[in-house]
Amino acid sequence: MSGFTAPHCGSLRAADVGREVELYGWVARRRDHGGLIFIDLRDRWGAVQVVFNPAQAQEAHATASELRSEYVVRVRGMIGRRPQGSENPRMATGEIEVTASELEVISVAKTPPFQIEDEVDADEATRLKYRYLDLRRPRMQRMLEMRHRVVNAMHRYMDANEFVEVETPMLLKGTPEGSRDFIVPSRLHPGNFFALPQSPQQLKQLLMVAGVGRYYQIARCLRDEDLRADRVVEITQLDVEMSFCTEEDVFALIEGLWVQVWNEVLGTQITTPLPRLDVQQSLLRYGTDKPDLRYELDIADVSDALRETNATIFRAALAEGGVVRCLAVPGGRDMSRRELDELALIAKGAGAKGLAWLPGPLDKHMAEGELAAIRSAARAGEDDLVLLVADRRRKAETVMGLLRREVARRRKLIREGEWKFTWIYPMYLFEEDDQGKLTYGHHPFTSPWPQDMHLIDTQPYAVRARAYDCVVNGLEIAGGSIRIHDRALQERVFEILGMSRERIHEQFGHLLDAFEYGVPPHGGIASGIDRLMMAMTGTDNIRDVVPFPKTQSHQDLMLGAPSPADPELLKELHIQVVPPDKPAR
RNA sequence: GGUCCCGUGGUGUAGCCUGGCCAAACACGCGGCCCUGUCAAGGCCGAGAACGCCGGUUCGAAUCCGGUCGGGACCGCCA
Repeated sequence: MSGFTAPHCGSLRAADVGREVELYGWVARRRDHGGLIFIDLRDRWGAVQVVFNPAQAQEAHATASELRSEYVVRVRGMIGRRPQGSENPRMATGEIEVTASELEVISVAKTPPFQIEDEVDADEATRLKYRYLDLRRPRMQRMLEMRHRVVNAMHRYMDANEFVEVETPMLLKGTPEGSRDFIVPSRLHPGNFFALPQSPQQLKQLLMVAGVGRYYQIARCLRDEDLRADRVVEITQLDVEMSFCTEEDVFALIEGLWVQVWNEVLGTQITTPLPRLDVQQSLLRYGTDKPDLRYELDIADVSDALRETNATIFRAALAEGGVVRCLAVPGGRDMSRRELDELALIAKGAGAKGLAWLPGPLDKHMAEGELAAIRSAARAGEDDLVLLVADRRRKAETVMGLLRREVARRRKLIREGEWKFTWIYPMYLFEEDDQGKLTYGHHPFTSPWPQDMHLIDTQPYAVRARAYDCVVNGLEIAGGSIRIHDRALQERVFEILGMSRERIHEQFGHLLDAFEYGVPPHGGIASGIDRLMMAMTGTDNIRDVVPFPKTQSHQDLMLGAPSPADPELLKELHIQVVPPDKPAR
């Protein structure tokens, strides 16, 4: 057996006619004519038709009649041009076929739980349980290869720009900041735990102090948070940090990376520099900080026009400090009550109290001037319907963002095939959490804009951050910042965030200490490769681009993880399990 | 922590709203037989689900109600 040197089933072409070959692969399909038997033999490179002719190879033909789907076989045969008129233009190998002289069944196969074809879409739980079969589908094979090509292009691009890949530890110190840590018990230090990395953030900053200058890593990061369609527990990111740089350097570097990756992997030219969008503008106009700009729908604020309105729901929301936002649905006057109710359900599902529309039941409570002002702000034409939401600003933005996306889908406004990149920049240093407490917008190491420093105590929310996200087609594919490199400023930011001296010292003492030994100004970015792959393959399900994904409830259906630990092991680790009151999910 | 959707043979769906005609239909797949140029091969025949699980309502439940388990979408959360 020498499958390594054997040609690939899917790579054979007309130029190979006349070659005697030995092929290895899976039986994708068998067509038994009683006399002639055809099989499509599949490997990662594609499939080729093999013909068994009883007149030419009786034994092979007899064996071929026993073949079933997904059997693994070795075939020896002669590559020939297909007879006139029997070429298959839909197959890359369709001009040729292999006339078998020898057939060996290497491995038989049970009937798989779903067909190994791109078109057959089994239930996702079944696909995940039999992921090794799911991955056998041509589309998934292409995904794996594309993922490889993306990462490979990244390595070459970063190397060409003199970045050094440095590995950072998996067993780190936990922090209460950011997302929930996955923790690992220390056997030698009972009661103490390592944390798995949420990102190598502090280590890459320390590498800058170490003088590495330009660092990158294809890093695995783990965050124990609830999942979404674009979120998994374990992500892979291109992690980058460089010294003596500004935002412009990071933008130029990453734009160059996109140019190379899109060109190499998709054959698409990207025009740079990429546009930039202030995060507040994005939240106002698109209701999200990761807008999909492949369609034009713009949200507008009509709070001021409605302060005196008789429509109670608007006046009440405004009186409580909320806002009223609106969105024109092109040609939306033809929407049925049922369709509007569905939109209202989406709004309510996101926490809105309700959804109003115009023309609609609220018209009679509003003045002519108010109606005109709304239509004008929404830039609504004759046939357009206007959706209105009144709520706290953050909630209204979220709800309008969801509605904007839903309207675009329903009205088919999304221009598929376009790549709408944008930088979200600038952002703001601090945000208000739901308790009204001040918290960081990006992370606590992000540098404020120097010219906004005078506001840091009096109007902290107005201080811009040297932070940026890169968004394409509604997916955040990278995010980073220029960091604080001054110990005093870093301590001050920690204090503004409400951290005690003791806690600062305990959590971040090593970083602050490092800043006393000569620290270069530095900044960086991280790009989530899973989301990048989503964008490039056009899927809205991140599990489609992850080889072995977990479910929304963090389970690996194939491995059956997580599972109870061996009691002996737990004892060694000094861990006692307290069963939950309710059975665990 | 919360809201919503889904769960019917191996797979995908129909039926469920308006309980009985449903021990359940269709397609693919699967098994057998026939067939020497097909490629979603074709023809004929056949097997296969008491409708996730538990409980309730009812003379009667796949269909209604409650709970539970599993999958998914979303809000919160995700520095």
